[in-house]
Amino acid sequence: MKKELAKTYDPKGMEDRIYENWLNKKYFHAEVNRSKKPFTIVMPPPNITGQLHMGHALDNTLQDSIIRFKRMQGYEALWLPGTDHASIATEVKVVEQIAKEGLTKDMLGREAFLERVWDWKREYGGRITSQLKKMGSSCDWDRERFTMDEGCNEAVKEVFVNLYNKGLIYRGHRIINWCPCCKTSLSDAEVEYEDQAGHFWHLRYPLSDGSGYIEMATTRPETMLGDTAVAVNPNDERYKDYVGKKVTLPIVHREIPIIADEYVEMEFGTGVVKITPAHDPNDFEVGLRHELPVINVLTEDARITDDYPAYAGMDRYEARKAIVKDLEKEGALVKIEDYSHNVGTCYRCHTTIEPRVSDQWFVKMKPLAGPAIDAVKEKKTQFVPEHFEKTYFHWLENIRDWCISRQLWWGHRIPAFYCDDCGELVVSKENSCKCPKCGKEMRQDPDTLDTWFSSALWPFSTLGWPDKTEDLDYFYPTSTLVTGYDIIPFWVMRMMFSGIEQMKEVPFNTVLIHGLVRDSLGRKMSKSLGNGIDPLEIIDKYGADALRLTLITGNAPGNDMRFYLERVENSRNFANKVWNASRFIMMNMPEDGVKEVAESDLQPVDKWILSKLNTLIKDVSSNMESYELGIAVQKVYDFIWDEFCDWYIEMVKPRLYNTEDEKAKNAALWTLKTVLIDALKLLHPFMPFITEEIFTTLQDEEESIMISKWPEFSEARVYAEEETDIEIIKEAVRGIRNLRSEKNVPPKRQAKVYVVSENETIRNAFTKGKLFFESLASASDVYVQADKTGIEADALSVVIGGATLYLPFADLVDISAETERLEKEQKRLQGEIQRSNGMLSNERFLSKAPEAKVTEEKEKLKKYEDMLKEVETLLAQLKK
RNA sequence: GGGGUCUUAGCUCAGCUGGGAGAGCAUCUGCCUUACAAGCAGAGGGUCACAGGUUCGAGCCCUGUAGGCCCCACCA
Repeated sequence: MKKELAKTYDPKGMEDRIYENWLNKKYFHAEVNRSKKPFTIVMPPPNITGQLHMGHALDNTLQDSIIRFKRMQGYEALWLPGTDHASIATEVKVVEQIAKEGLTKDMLGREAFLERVWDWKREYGGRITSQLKKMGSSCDWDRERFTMDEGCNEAVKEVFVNLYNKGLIYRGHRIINWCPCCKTSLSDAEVEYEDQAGHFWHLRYPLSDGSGYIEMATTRPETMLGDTAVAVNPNDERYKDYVGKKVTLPIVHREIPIIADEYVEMEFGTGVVKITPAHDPNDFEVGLRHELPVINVLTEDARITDDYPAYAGMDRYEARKAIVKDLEKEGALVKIEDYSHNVGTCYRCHTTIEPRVSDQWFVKMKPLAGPAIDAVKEKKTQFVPEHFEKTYFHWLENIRDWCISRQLWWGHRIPAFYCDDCGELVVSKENSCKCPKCGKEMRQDPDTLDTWFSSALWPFSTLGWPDKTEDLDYFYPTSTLVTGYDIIPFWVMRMMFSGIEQMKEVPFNTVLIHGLVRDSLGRKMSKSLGNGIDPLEIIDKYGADALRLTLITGNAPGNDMRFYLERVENSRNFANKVWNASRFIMMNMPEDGVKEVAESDLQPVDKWILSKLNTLIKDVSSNMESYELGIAVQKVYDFIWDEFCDWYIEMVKPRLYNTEDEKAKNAALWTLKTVLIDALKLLHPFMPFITEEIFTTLQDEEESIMISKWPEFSEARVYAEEETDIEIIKEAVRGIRNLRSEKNVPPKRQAKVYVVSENETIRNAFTKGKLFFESLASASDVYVQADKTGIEADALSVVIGGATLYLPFADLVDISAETERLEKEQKRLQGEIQRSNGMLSNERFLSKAPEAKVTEEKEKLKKYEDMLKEVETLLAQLKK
């Protein structure tokens, strides 16, 4: 039974129906299969708090296109999906939610609060994955994971204990980045720096011996409460005599020493720095060197502590005003300058970071970074584009220890236990622990781990590690990681050293980096700007295929792109084109289908398009292999629209409408169907839905395109001669259309066309292609001959390589216009000949350029010389 | 301060290992030709930022200059 496509392309409904079917058929599922090679992608797990945005859409389209390509190529293709618990983001969401009920975390208590978070996760955590399904993502949903599921939990504990036992995780009392809003520590990577307008307060502290003052500047006057020294550079002649003396801190009237430290830049400001070890990372270091006391003046939400009753409870900015006022009163304020400086902010809430001294857990990075650097240097893992390895190296080479503890409840609890009696510390995978020294029940560390600690294990924790599973053995290391360049320091780097440390093997062979999707003005899409475009709305209006095509087209790895509605429209138009071409082919299919053809049944045009397709298959496959998806899709697009639709289909129409030659018609139909099927396959990774719909309709079988075989290049389908011949005919058609357009010949007005060529091969090509040439050139009749016998003297002429075409339009001939046209052509050809001659008379070109290049140039020269001769003959006749 | 990256048609961008500059959109001219007006046929439009260098040959490789963007960095 012949099936048909709907009259108009309408992705709505179709896409969901097809996706359902794929799910039911389990096409996305991958299993260990030793007879096939594995190809694995682990999805960067989106946050459970997330909503699908264009970044996800791009990231997942790339992954899906790659995995579909590999699946069709015959790999056991696994795309493993999952979500991330996103500790800070999720905790903030739930805190907001309970706040509406008038509750706080502390009121609920840890247990009850976590219950609420799990409730939230159950309700909203799946939202993002259902949105990914709308994109057509062919993930193995049977394997969907969550960074806080049981398996990931095990992996996290295992790694923590391993690293601790090796001395690579330690607990330290250090200065860390603290977000006073989220009330937790942050890693260095989680701090974003931004330029802020501020002030420079010039202060002077009186020398305790009453001999004068020492002046310095600060951007944070309120921290002076915690000053424990004033520092100058040891080489600074100006202050040589001051070192060792004491100053009396204004307001608090504490005596602090003047010390000398290399850290102080002589040239900057007054060359004097106040040292506040508790509230500045550099000062903290200076403090360590000089054994200075650390005086903390701020609470965890950045308010002044009760130790300073005058300011207690004020937040840091309020306190700043009050303290500046009091400094002024004491005569300690010299002046205030405007000053712009870099301020660290929390990457989640953008509150200004407050450096804070506290007990935290750290990962010692140096020993882990080395092997991770080497692995990329040795190309065990390759970045695409390659230059992103520099970003990667830069981070790893300058890395500091990673602060992994967070003062949050939602996350992996740190597997460390303390004995409150004897102070013993035990790190263990067990859920509870008795003190090995005094036998008491130990108290587990209340903190949780940085979210990225569990994401770092994603490539192997999702495959069953720490158990030695078959999956792990087969699918690890994974093949390709697809992610944005902004995630390199957070995630890529950490997966690298974690994989190497735990698995003794890199987690992935290739890292494909993509850029950001920006709005049409080039701005980052963001909630605050309100310039985000919702992928779901685009899908609703244009279909997922159009969205996907838009995201792949015209984009190179690592580059940002701008998102325009016009581009989506163009993608949708292309889908429409494919749809209609397919519909046309099906409309012409006989009830009993197409019969197989012998090669001898094929006409030159058939061989031409088959040969073009063959080349396309080769090119696209190779572009896909090297992650040039934008180039691959452009080639498929051009082939389908230009070669196949605009040329081939038009060329075979006369054969299809001519019912007399059944054999010729069948050959055309066979070719149409064959080329369409392969073209659909090449397009399928990018536009899965429409290709599936057409394929299954065309095939009259239940089989799906997504598990069909990727086309392969075939030597048997290289038809060089037919390609050359048809290109000449195309040139002739273009020449005639050009002429007609230039002369404003009405489309309805047909004319005889004479093709004159001394070359028999060319004459044969035209004779064989007469039927379609006639229709494409709007000719009433075509005469192919070796000379000008019988051609009207006043015919218009077109010179192409190897032939001259004559169109008798007596009434349109205007001798001077005609002369002008031919002279223009003459000039163009003379230019070409000059260029060609220049090259060919260059001795060094002849001796150094590849032979093929020289031959090619010689052939071109010959062709242009012939054409010029012909044009000049025509000109001579005109002038007579 | 260090590093990266970009500068190609009016706009947004491709251009894979160096071998006669491309697409989409926009503009102009014809066409409702029974697959498609979400279309067809044609046209115009580029000293590939600038200056050197390597090469038979450079949009592509090297050096420098200018401008834009991004990342990193403890000048208080």
